[in-house]
Amino acid sequence: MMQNGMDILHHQNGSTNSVHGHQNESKTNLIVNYLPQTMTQEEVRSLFASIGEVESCKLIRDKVTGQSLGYSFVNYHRMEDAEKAINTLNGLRLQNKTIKVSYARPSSESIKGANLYVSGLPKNMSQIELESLFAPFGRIITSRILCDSFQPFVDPTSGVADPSNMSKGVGFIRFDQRMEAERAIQALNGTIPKGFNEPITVKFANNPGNNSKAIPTLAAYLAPQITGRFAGPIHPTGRFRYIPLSSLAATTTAGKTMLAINKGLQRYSPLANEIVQEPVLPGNTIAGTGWCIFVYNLAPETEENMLWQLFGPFGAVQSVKVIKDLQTNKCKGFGFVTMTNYDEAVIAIQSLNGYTLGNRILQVSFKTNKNKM
DNA sequence: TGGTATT
Repeated sequence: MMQNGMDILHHQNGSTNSVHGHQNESKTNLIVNYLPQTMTQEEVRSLFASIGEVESCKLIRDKVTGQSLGYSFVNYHRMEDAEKAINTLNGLRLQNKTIKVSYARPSSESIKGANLYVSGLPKNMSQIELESLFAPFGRIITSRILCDSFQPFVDPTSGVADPSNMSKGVGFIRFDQRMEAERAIQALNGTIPKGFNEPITVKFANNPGNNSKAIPTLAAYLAPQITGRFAGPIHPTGRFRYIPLSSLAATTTAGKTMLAINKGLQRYSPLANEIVQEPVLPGNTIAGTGWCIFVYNLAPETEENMLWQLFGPFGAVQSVKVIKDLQTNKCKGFGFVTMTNYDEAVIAIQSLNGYTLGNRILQVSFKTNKNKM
């Protein structure tokens, strides 16, 4: 593929710059952002190979779970292919995403940790206005305003937000350099920008993949809640921000709120206006003792120590079992935990059902007896 | 406090 004349370089002073080296990687190396979660490295490579010969392709994955982080590097042999890839593939819609293709910045420590979390923004603030506020402090790589809306799109050129977009008053700004981000924090955190009514908070964003939802956090948070009764809504103490209240699986039926933890174990009592316990035969137990809990949506690499860690804080755990494929020795996506005490099992189910582990939302319930239900 | 912008 050396037939277009571009490969014959003329050096003015007889220097020996290699045509084959990596000295111009900044013009051949691309970063591809907003890839669909399910897209594999080979699929990315195939897509970009349609433009020209790819020297390397690396999809970035979570170190622990192996899940795609949604971005990739693609290095071409030739600068013109990289440029063509930007021109033809940037903005391409794949599944539910619009990919972004741009030159990768040379890697360095100074560009890491440059993402800021901003809260207290006026609800009508556009993305353009947000960038204007931060632009004095450096080169903005990306910005985002979080919305409640189902339709997250805000035209980035006009800055016009769809009226159906309900800003949460929270945004992110990624600078090119960490120092720029630090300057913005110094200048803006706690201040009331011109035209604002409230002070804004500016701080470094949580960096992704750092296990901010780690198990010890969950355990430390929930252990004091084990009281033998329904725990009810659990309020953050400030140090821990994350608890899946959705795990309570509240549903509204005919105007009445029910906790759908396990049909047959509780029913709604109109008189007491609360969930009442009903005695249940231990048909979901192993060997007639303890309460068997079904845990679904576990990652393939899940080991049994994970289940011990997850359920241990809630009380006495008799046994755990991760169901594995015999061929691959990988978890088939579910497992079982047997707990001694009913009340502790209920709270474990309440607390862990809906809990996000890695990128997966766990489904936790009492094991059902398929013969009966 | 998103969905994942530095291998």
